[in-house]
Amino acid sequence: MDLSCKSEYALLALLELSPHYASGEPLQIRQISSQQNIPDRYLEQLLATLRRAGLVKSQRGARGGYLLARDPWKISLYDVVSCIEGFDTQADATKAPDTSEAVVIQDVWGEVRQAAEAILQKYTLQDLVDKRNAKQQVDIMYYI
Amino acid sequence: MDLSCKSEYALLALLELSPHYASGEPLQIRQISSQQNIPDRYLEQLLATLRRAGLVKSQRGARGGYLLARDPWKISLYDVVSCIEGFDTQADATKAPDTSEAVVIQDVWGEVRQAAEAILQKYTLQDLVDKRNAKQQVDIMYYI
DNA sequence: TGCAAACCCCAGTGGAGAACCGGGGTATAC
DNA sequence: GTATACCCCGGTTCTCCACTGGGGTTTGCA
Repeated sequence: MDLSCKSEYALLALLELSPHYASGEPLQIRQISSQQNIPDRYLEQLLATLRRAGLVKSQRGARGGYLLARDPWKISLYDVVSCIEGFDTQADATKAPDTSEAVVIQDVWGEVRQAAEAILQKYTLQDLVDKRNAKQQVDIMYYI
Repeated sequence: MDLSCKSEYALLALLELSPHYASGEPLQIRQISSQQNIPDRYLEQLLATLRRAGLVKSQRGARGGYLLARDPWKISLYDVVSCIEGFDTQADATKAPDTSEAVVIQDVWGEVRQAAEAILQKYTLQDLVDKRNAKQQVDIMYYI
């Protein structure tokens, strides 16, 4: 029932990378971590996971960094969360799955899971960037 | 993103109690735990939580036990899960909630949470009992 | 009245995972 | 060739879950 802090960090990092996709200029871990104040050594691990999942690409050496592997509107939140949380393997380790009552409950659990996944699948990174921009627009109007 | 084993145990226990609500005869922990093979000392704690939440009533002393506090169709799965999981207090301890990106992500998290709660709210204990009976009916038909 | 059957409360344990931190290695631009 | 980045591996602390145990108290019944 909880979407962990881990997934949030990963999404924040990818949102940071999204505007830089067009230019092709990589962003360093330190820039992302200081911008969103995420512990940098921790962020490094998350980016490694995202890289292995094929969501970002890395460039080593001086003036290296990370950049999105594909367009921000081709990456859904489900792509991100599932690879970070690692719940694609149907690893539901429930203890008493043999009674008929347990099966009925598992069905409901599955329904909840599916609903959550559907929501995560309908949003892309670009959607979140747009939403953020819209919110900031509102803030400016209030400011004026 | 996970509905814990704890909630499943609690639901199993309440499903066990549901058919006995009409007669008013209490059911002992040992009976429930052996039926659904749940560790009995653990189940005891869960039933205590359910009692404090007003979902079950207990009867102490010899020939005591537990029984539902109200009709099985007046108890939703949300009632059960929320009191066991304790997520009514909006205790979302997220670390970086200040940037505008973080707010947008929190919105999505909230949307997922709401969807999950909606599903849990639409099912009652009685619904699950009926579903289980329907499944067993199918099993019998296959058997014949 | 005694006693056993049940619930009641509180406390601790083992394991798993989350959120970090650190040490060294390796590739690359300048 | 050197500084700057990523890369890999391991350890640490903390929290929570699932579970266990040791006492109590209440109650039905012989």
